[in-house]
Amino acid sequence: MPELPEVETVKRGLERVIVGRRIVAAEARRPDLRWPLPAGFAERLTGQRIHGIARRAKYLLVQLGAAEPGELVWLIHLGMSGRLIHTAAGEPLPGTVTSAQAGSSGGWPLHAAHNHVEVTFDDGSVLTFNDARRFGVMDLVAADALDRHRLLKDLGPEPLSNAFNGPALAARLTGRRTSIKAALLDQRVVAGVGNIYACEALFRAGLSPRRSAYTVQRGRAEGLAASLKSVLSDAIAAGGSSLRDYVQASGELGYFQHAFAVYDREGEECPGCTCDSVVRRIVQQGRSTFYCPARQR
DNA sequence: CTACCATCCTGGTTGC
DNA sequence: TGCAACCAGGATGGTA
Repeated sequence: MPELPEVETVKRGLERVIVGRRIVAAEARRPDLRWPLPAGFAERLTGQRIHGIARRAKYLLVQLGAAEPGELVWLIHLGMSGRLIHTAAGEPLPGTVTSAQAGSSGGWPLHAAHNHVEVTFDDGSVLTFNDARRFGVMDLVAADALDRHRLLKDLGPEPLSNAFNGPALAARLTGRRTSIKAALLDQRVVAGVGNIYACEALFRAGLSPRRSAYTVQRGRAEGLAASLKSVLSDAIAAGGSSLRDYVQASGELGYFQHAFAVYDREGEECPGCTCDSVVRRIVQQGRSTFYCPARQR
């Protein structure tokens, strides 16, 4: 589910409440996520202090240290349906099927059966990882080996960094015969972009998702890089997009979904444009693509 | 290299 | 109403 803006929102929410805290207990109820949790996962987390949280692409990097800061990194990917929910000491998990109807905390209800990892801090607060589809990933990595981690080593540039610009994007699209939409979903081209924001950025850039990637050069690449930055920044400012089951760590909903120009708007009028066209849905690489065939060329 | 496909899961929604 | 098919925000790994 979550793309870069949602992960960034979760990161910012968690930062406020768990940095500085020490883990006093950890439990892995279901160790078989996308890959098995590392050996001794819960035991290794216990006693660690949270020194900070970083984000790389769609990965959360929780910086741990039992004594010295920055020894160990708790790597987390939310997959499609993963949620991290922080609750204060003694507070029940919001929106569980037993406690409330869906909607009070937003999105789908949380089924307690999908609470796979639970971490308790020294202030009594609890961080729960709930993931119905179990596409999520967790690992523990030595900090000095992070860059070499198999899930991180091939990632492209962060789209919001200064290193990412028109020429950098153009260079990574050179010679690629695939569609520009598929290229944007390739995490080696640019890190953290998923289906929603690929569609939205292409709309802002006025580029057809069906265009061959290698034709996006110079001015077009400049425009697309700028569009990616703007749509991701706008989404972060809105707290991300809540479709079915994404909520912030605090339980609040993001609201960028209301600002979608094309995503999930098949048949609707192309927004803010005089092209008199309607949003179309096509399938590329088995994923839905939404775009305006008149405005996007 | 590049591109396509299947795959890991569960659950909500749609359509017959 | 019941039930099956379809669809979903991701990313790897195998194959051609």
